[in-house]
Amino acid sequence: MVNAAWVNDDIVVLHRTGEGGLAAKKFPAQYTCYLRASDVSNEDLRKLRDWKHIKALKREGSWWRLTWANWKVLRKACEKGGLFDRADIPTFEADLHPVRRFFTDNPIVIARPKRAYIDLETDSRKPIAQTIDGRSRILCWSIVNEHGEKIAGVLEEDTDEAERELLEDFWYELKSYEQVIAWGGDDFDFEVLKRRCWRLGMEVNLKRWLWLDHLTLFRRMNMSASESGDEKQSMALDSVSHAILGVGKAPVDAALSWEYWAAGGAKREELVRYCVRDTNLMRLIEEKTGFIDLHQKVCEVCTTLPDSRGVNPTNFVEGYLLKLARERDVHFKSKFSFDRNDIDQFEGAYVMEPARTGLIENVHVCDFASLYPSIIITWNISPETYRPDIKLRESAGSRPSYLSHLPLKEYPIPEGHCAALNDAVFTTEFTGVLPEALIRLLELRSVWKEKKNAEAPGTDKWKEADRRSSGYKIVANSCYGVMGSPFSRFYEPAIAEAVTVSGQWLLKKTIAAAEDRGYEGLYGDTDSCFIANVSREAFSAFVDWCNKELYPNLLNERRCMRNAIKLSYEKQFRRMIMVGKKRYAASFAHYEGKDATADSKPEIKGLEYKRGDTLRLARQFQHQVVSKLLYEDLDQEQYTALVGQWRQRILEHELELEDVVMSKRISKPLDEYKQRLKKDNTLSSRPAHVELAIELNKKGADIRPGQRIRYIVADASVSPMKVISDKDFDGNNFDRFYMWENLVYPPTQRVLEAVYPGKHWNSLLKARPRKTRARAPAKPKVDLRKNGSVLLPGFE
DNA sequence: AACTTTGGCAGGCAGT
DNA sequence: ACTGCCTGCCAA
Repeated sequence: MVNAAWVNDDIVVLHRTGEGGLAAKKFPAQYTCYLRASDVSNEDLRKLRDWKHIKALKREGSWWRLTWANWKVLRKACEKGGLFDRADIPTFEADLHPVRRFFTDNPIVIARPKRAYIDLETDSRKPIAQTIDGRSRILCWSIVNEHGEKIAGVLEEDTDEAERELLEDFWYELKSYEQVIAWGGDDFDFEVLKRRCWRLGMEVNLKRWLWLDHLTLFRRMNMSASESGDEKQSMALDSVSHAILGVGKAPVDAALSWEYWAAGGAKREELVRYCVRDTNLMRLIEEKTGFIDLHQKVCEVCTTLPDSRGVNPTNFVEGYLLKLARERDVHFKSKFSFDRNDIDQFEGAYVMEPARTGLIENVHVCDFASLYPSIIITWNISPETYRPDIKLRESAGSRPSYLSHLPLKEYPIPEGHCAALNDAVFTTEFTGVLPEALIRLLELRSVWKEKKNAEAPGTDKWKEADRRSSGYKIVANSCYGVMGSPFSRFYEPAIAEAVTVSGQWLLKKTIAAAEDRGYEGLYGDTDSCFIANVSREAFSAFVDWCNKELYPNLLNERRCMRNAIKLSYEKQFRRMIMVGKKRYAASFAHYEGKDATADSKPEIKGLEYKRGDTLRLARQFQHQVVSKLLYEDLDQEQYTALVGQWRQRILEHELELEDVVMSKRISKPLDEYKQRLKKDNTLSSRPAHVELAIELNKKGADIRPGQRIRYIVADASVSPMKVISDKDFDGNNFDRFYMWENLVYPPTQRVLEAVYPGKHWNSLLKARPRKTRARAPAKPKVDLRKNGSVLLPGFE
């Protein structure tokens, strides 16, 4: 099956014919809910059978399956305050979308769709918001397929008739494809197409295609892949293709598309070439990253349509679990919406305070393989195995206050059950749907990982196996998060917490066991232990012992039905700089047994170097110092001198735009940023980038959530500080003192202070001259433009 | 229009 | 110089 849609009480399925063509088939949509058989009396059943809104009532295992006449009555009867709610009979899966219902009930195999990458150019004379609303003409379109075949159309003249013709050609060409991919398509191209056709009175069945936003997918998949903050500056297609493909900037400014089109002739052709080139970039990015292929595998595993919605974990995890649950006679509670009051925060992972900071030699790291999935399997954690009625200790509120000094009574774990470390109890009499799902996923993952390893790297078979094994892993790792999400039908904070708190316990026990042996427990975060003062052989033996002795014994205490917990010896750092929780840098001695080579890159976590919201100069400075600390043996004076050079560079030398610009994202609609009332009855100012965004918005820019604001701090000696747009940079209108004191030096200062403790480093911080009055910015002593290359020793 | 989680650090604003 | 709060972004 390629696609399916709910149309007028039918599920219309598009599927491949034997010859590779496409055919449509209709099935009646099922408006269905389940009731637990034990919840309904014979009397209830009789009434339901006679009710005209119910078309069928069928016994399925321990459930009654009700099929309703239409979607509306189903909802009305099952929603909060509806018939069943009032009768106190819980309904199950009543809210399920008919397409998901169809996928769950039938043996569906999701096929790989034929892909079309598309891009549009629109009339640039109107603001973008109006264009998205369909008020600008589409000037040209282009389609590129997976094989690199390109086709484009361009508007003949500035009339509705011409545009209709242009779009008719587009839809005609698109008929050869099943999936449409555009960079930022959800926010722009798809919306524009829909509205433009609607305005021009064209009837197009948009449900015929799978619409996939490449940007959304890329952002999700690339989260863990990017190295430095440099790569996080922008998600525009040009920036991403630059980072991934090394392709430079486009020669045509999209803001001038109208001028290009209106000029006609060669200019107009240039616009079309630009459009095609951009479209092709997506194909090349996919060739390099394979993210769309990976998404396809996730969707195939989960019986989810490979469109933008399919990217969401709640969606694909639901697809996988519902199908498996139905096989196993399990159904899930209806969930129409959620109440804000029903959201319970739950405890997360354990992060150990580093035992010491600074330079540390020979640190060994072990981590738990797929920790949360293995905990779910080990404790049999699932909505239907959870026994909230079984308590392991007396609750504090249940006894009179004069007894409150006595310890609370504890009860043993009952036979046939196990207990997570938040004392949530789960039955062990049968395997839960969630553990079963994870067992299968992890098994398939390892099967495909082995197949991958049997192939020559880089070949098609290798790639295919690699995608599959990654796909299974993604689905497995998403399950925990989905249990903890109020948007999901599996939301159950107590269960999510059973997972995290049990993880805390395992991690703490592991570090304690290492310390018992005289090793140094240095640091740990969620599923990893950093251990020093131990040899490679001893550490390897320790990991084996944990797996053979420690965990089986611990899990026995909690009465777990099986043991899926596995610790692995991941790597050894030759030298690491520990700065604080979630902040460190390290050079490798070996990784999974493979020795590091001269060109092995350091591992850097959490430091400003990794962040996209720091100054480029700050990243460069920090990276240089961190590299020297890890790979060279300078003394403290040499670092002091280096700091002095950077200080001078920031305070006195010519700096270019990219050295002084900051970039932060707008995360929500601008009017939702909080402003509190100050004591003088005026409103407090918002963060600098928000204030600037609001200002730009007033001037006609269209700033929306997700967009990055580039700004320069012009004067931080006043509060709130004065910022300007990067467009207004003139080479001198920025605050050097602020840059050094607040943005460039502190990140490196913290690293140096960790390695060489003491007050020494602070003496290089202060830079701003004492306040006289409106201070003139320092003049550069040396003009880099005239002198050319690097002037001072120590720069790289 | 939809939405995987918690833990953690750092900077700016406003107040003491 | 300190705190609380808001915000952004990263680790896991």
